[in-house]
Amino acid sequence: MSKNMHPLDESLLPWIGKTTKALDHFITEMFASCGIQLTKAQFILLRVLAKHEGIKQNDLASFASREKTTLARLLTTMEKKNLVYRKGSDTDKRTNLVFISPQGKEELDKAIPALVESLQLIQSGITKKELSITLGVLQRIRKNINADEFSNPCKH
Amino acid sequence: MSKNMHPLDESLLPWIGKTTKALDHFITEMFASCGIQLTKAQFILLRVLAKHEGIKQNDLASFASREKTTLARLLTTMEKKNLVYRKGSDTDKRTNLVFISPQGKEELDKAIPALVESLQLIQSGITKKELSITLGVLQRIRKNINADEFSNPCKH
DNA sequence: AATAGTTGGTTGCATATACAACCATCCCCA
DNA sequence: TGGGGATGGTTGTATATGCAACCAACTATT
Repeated sequence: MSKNMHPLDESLLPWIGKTTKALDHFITEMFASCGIQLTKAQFILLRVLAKHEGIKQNDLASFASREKTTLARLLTTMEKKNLVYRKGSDTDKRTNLVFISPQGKEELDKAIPALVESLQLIQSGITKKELSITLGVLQRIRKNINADEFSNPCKH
Repeated sequence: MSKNMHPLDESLLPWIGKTTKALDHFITEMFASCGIQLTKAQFILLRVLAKHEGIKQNDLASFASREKTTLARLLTTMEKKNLVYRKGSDTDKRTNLVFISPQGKEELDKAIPALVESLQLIQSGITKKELSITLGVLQRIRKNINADEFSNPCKH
């Protein structure tokens, strides 16, 4: 290893992205082949929503780690597909409360076990120890990034 | 750990995605604050292109792990920014050969050291052993996925 | 040489994402 | 009570991405 390799190619950077992309693709395909009409983003949102029925859009955005504009448009798409619905709050005319629809629950109830089962394949041949180390590394990276958000490698 | 946690939340799935997103955001911000006019996708493409000048679009797409349509539009954007240019092949009227422009090289030459330096921050507190294990896990996941691309957890 | 199949690339459509700017409403405080 | 700031959401614009369908050009096979 490390013979004439560029430091960037030896780092985790390229591989994290590639793995994410591969996983996204895999999940999308798997859902489709199971007749589950969800994208990955929609699945994530439904999971959050199932635990927080009647949540405000902006809070939902926080829980799902998405910008409010992204979330607003995602909700619009999902509303058209009858996965969720918005309901104006009685006490605050600005606020939309968001609910998962029966059909959304149905898709979610199909998607979760399918994904759990896929975990067997995805993580096969990897020990618990390795998984745990990897998880730690990923979380450490996020912590490093968020801690020093304003560091700047360019000396102007 | 693992007290009443859903298997999905204990798996790597959510964290890989979150880390990728955090890294994307970090890199974009870092580039911007360094006056580097590149997105992450454009940076990746420039790196490939710097090693394969005059490559065909479709081959470039392969190297960069992107669909040819994605690549075509990415190139158009980058051409407008004078980062790359296309040149019709003499021997095959269908083919575009793609080249990095002087300005593209310039941006790349700023971006690479900036990113290398950021690696210090990103990977700080993580041992070589941990990095190596994580890399192995990520690559194993990709292998698992690609190997069994047609497996289907739904028994119809 | 004609046809059929392959390869190279673009366009139409759709999703996901985010920043900036905006409007509407609410809330607090002077 | 009224004005200024905070909060909730949408719209405009942009990037990145991929599938399906398409056209154009090359190649191989008969």
